[in-house]
Amino acid sequence: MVVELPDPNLEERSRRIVETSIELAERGGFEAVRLRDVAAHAGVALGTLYRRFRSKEDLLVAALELETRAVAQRIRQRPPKGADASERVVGFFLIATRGMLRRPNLSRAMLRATAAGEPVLAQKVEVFHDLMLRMIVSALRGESVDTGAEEITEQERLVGDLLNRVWFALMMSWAGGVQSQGTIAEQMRASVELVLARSNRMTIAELGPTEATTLQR
Amino acid sequence: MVVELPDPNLEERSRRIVETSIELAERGGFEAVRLRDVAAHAGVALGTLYRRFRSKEDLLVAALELETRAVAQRIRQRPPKGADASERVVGFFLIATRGMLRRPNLSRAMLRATAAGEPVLAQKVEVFHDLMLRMIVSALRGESVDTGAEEITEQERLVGDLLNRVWFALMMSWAGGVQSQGTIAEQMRASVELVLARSNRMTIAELGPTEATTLQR
DNA sequence: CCCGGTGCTGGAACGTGTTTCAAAGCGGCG
DNA sequence: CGCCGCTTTGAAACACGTTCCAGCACCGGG
Repeated sequence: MVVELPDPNLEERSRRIVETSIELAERGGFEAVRLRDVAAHAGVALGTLYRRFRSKEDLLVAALELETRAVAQRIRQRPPKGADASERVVGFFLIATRGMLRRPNLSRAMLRATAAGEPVLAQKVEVFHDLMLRMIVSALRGESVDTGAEEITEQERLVGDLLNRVWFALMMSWAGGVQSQGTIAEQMRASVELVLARSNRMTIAELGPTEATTLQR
Repeated sequence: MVVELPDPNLEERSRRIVETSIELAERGGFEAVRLRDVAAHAGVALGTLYRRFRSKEDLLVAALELETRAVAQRIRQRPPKGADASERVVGFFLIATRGMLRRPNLSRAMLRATAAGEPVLAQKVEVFHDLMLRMIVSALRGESVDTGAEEITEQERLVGDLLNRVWFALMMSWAGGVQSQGTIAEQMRASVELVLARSNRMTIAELGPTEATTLQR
């Protein structure tokens, strides 16, 4: 056994465990992520794996977060182009969808993991949704992703959240083989245009940063 | 009609199995549905259970369909009231949400089962989504539920599907403890108003039964 | 240099979903 | 009645997620 540092080692191990899971999931989906195998391939004992991750689902949600951060990174460097918000948001979802469909087994496994329903896990899933929301909002604005997390308008949150949820549910359907890439793109485009046609008329221009109480009452 | 049973016990047994699962899930959630227990309580052997249901998830999706049909029945008898489409649809989602939250353990278990990602199962999940869509559309129209399944407009399908997905994703978040009944209601109302404010202006009046190609390009 | 604490290891053990199978019912048909 | 094809049964076996534990390695502090 190589002797290493306690703290860097910690992160290093966790990362290796998650990456191993990703590889296995990529190859054979949810069932192929056998925790004994993950531990073996990552070079740790089963107990160590369980010290860092509460369950198989926890592990795969961690993978989801990792992958999503990677996507965010790419988006930051090359944001979706488009003349108006609608085009940019549609563009973003196209990228996100392609990203998922590129490794279907992995994506299916991660999606499935989000449904475990355990509170601690759900919070981590929420991190993923937050990341998505932030990317959607910046596509809406046409800005880069980094800018202010808390400055999101009520309107932006409403529209972004809605689209985020629609997309997520579409992915869930896709995971079962119901939706194809084509129908996903179609439905996202229709949804975006439906939702933005309305808010375009009032966001920023009419409502601006004021509360969108009209829509909330 | 003459009672020509393809197998009298067949239906009877399946029903009893599903109902047992519902009881167990209601009491203790997904994990509490131990298939040996289900079989025992339903008075059948494990093998029989597996002859009818491919997996635990299959069983719970069957429960979901059963419960949804029950809701549809109640909705049919007492449809959500409201002056305009928006009010009625919001009313419908309130009912649906209350129905889920009334038995949280069961609902969580059924939701989790929908995420298994196996194609055969996903098809059955789609039946649930269809039922929901049909109820949403009839709330939109202000009609009773039964009327024509295939006569759904492109516009209706778009809006109904979108809201259906939003609600489903909200339920998924709720299952993890993230959303409360209050925030769910709030978000559904906001979503409905956002989406209907637009389509109100063009549905039926402008677009009618013609294809909504404008939104599909 | 030794000590106590902390995390890791290897491996066993447990519970439950799923599969498998021989033996036993059961309904119809010659 | 007796055979046939069907399902059901009971029970065992298997796989894998999860838990547990005893021994070990390494750390920093006396």
